Amino acid sequence: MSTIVKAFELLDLFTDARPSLGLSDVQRLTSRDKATVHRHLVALEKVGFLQQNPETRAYCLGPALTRLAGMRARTVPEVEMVRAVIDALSRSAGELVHVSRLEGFDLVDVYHAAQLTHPVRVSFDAYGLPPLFATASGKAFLAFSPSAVVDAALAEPRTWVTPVGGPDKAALQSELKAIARLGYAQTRDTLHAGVSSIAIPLFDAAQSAFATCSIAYPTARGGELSERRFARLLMDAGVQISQALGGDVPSDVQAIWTTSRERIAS
Amino acid sequence: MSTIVKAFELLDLFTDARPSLGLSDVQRLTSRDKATVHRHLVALEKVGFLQQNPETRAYCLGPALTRLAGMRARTVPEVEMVRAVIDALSRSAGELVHVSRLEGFDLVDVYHAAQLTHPVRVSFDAYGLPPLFATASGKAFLAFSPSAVVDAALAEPRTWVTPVGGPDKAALQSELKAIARLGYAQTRDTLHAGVSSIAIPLFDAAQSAFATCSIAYPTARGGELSERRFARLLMDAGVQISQALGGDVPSDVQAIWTTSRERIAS
DNA sequence: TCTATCGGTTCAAATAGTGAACCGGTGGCT
DNA sequence: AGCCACCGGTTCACTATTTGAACCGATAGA
Repeated sequence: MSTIVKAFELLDLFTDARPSLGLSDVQRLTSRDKATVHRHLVALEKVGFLQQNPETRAYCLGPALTRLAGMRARTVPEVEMVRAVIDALSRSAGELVHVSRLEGFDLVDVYHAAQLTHPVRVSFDAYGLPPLFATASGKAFLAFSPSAVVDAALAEPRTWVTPVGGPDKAALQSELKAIARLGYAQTRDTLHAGVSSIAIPLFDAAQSAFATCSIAYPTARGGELSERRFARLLMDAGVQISQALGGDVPSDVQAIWTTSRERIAS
Repeated sequence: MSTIVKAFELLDLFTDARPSLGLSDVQRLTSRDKATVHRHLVALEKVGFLQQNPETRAYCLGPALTRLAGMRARTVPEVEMVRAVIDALSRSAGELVHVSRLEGFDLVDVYHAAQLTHPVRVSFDAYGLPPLFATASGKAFLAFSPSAVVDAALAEPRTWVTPVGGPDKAALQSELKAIARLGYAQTRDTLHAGVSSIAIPLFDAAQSAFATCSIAYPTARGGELSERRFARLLMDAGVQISQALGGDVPSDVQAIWTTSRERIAS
């Protein structure tokens, strides 16, 4: 294994549970030689990935990470930020995966990836954005937004011109509550016959929902088992995608996802 | 030189000017062997510090940076974030250096470092916070804040109970304008006889002033030359300190600092 | 077709990484 | 005091990783 990988593995040891570590701590956690660990720690400090408290001699994550993350946020377009992780997700799901971001009252496509593991697949039409309440993504977004946002979306005239006729407000709100409990939203044949979709919200640095990630698939290929799998894949990747975009998932949503995944697994 | 440092240097090549680089680009910029560069790039991608666009094969800064920077922001206390850079600043200035953050209408101490290179030095009294208009830090903060904030600070009754008597609003505002042009604020013997101070604002991720950094020194040790040097040291470190705290300096302020430093140098 | 450049790979040679043993310092226990 | 365990950090012979000249296939322009 390259020394670069070995050194950077040390950075992953610094977590919420243990934000600062001494030489011996790192040595124990990695079960590598102390001299090696020390040289790596010193090198990482030299480049600013770690910093050492001169009194306690403990190390913690350093300023270069913040600096480079800022550079990335400024220079790397959103589409690049999510490409790798969405491609991987699409590959494991074998279906079309979308990342969309809210602009006004529309969820517009940021990036989408289709892995052609199936001959029949859902194709993506970039035009004619549907209203928020008509899609799994829109529902996932609203279910994890403050009520003021939901009210504003409900007040939008477009809410009420869905292709499936006029929904009623009470039904929508109870559906959103169910989604908030479940951790993800789901539609079957609602917008296009034969097309189903499962979606989760994505969160920005202020831990507000600002985008969504969804898997779209032919309803014929759905079924209990596939849908469980898709929901699970999404909730597995939710934190990673949010973080790749510079955000973070609120701990209560993380907890919902964890329990929801366990329920699915059993 | 350790391979860790060599690999890290690659990350610093990705700037606003060139956010994504191909293998050959990196090879040219580093004038290292192509095979070496390639292995480093692959290793950095493996750990998520870089990511490669599968189409163009160009590399850009990766998601692990964002993830780890978030971890740092959550787990490392502010005092740790600035400790290293402020200690260094205090060492080169040979004087007391403060970092303070705005809480309500007070600038409260986040961290301060005194390097005892002089037998006589300014000591820091943590109690009895002075009003914003009475300190170099306060003026530096206000000079780079939106006018609404300045108005609110002016409306505060405490503004008018300075130890040096009642200032007048017009004078204060013209002084703030001068500070905004100069890039830093300065006081001589205003709060305590024999104590002078020079200060700059620090900016958060939204590029708003939210804190300050100041050098305090005995007026006797001031003089044209020392004060120029202190101002220069502060403006040199301003970007670094803001970034260490997770923020960034607006480009217009960076431009002011650059020209101000050049003027001082000449 | 020829040439230059791209990203990426190979393998012997050389350099950098490794780890057991060793320091000096500190804090707790008898 | 004296002892012991653990701390962060260093040394140096040994060895495995890194290195780079040469090479590959693909692509693009002359």
